[in-house]
Amino acid sequence: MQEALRTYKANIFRALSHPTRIAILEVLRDHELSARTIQEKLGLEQANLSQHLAILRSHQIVVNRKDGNQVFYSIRNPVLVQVLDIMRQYIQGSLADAVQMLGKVAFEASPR
Amino acid sequence: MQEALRTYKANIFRALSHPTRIAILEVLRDHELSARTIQEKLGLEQANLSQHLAILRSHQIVVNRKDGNQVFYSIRNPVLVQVLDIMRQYIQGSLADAVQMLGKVAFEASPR
DNA sequence: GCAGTATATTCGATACTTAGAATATTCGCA
DNA sequence: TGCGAATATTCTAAGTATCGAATATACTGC
Repeated sequence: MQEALRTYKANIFRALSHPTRIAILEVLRDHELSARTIQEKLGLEQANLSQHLAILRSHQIVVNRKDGNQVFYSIRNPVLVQVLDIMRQYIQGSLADAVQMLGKVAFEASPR
Repeated sequence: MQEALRTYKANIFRALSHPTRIAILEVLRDHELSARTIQEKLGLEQANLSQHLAILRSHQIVVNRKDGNQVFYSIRNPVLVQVLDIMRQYIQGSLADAVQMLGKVAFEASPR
């Protein structure tokens, strides 16, 4: 069973392993949004967004609700937001290390 | 710059998106181990382990130290362990939901 | 019912990932 | 020096992911 659980975990990480999907989760962080709104906010092709949403849906990372013409998406489990937050912290640490190792400032202040 | 950071984040998630690499990080969780020991604990092909370690190294998730004949690996930044812990919590929630939806117990108790 | 908007799916080309086999490198010790 | 153990790298075949274009579906208002 260990192995199955690792695969499950790995698959979630894989679902998170694309910049567009990270961006989607960032805009969904605080509130649901319609697919169209996400598309506009991120400047994506309609089909491409829909494909990425399908991936997030298939892993139940995101959940949707139809309202008439539109489909509203939101993050299913708030713990996921924590995962992203801790990852942000992790990355800040990594960037700090990188900067230190290079001995110079390679990135502008206050990265997000 | 937003975009570059998302890509960076996504790449870390990608580095975590393989069951073998999750397993490696789990055995490294509390202490460093030699490549050989990891290989034995997980029952992997030597080349395969080395490739996965190379991926973890290239993202600086893991750090190594040579000692004579051997190479010892450890997790570079403890925050990464937190990421894995929160992910565990997330997954427990997801499994609980899944079980509830199925209306039956699909996994044994206390998954890890 | 029809036009129009919103969203999802399918398809095909290209690029990336993975495993294992073979090979290379590095180190310690006789 | 040269052998053996530990580890890394390269190569190749098979699988998987990604994009945009085209197409399909679903709903609204007239």
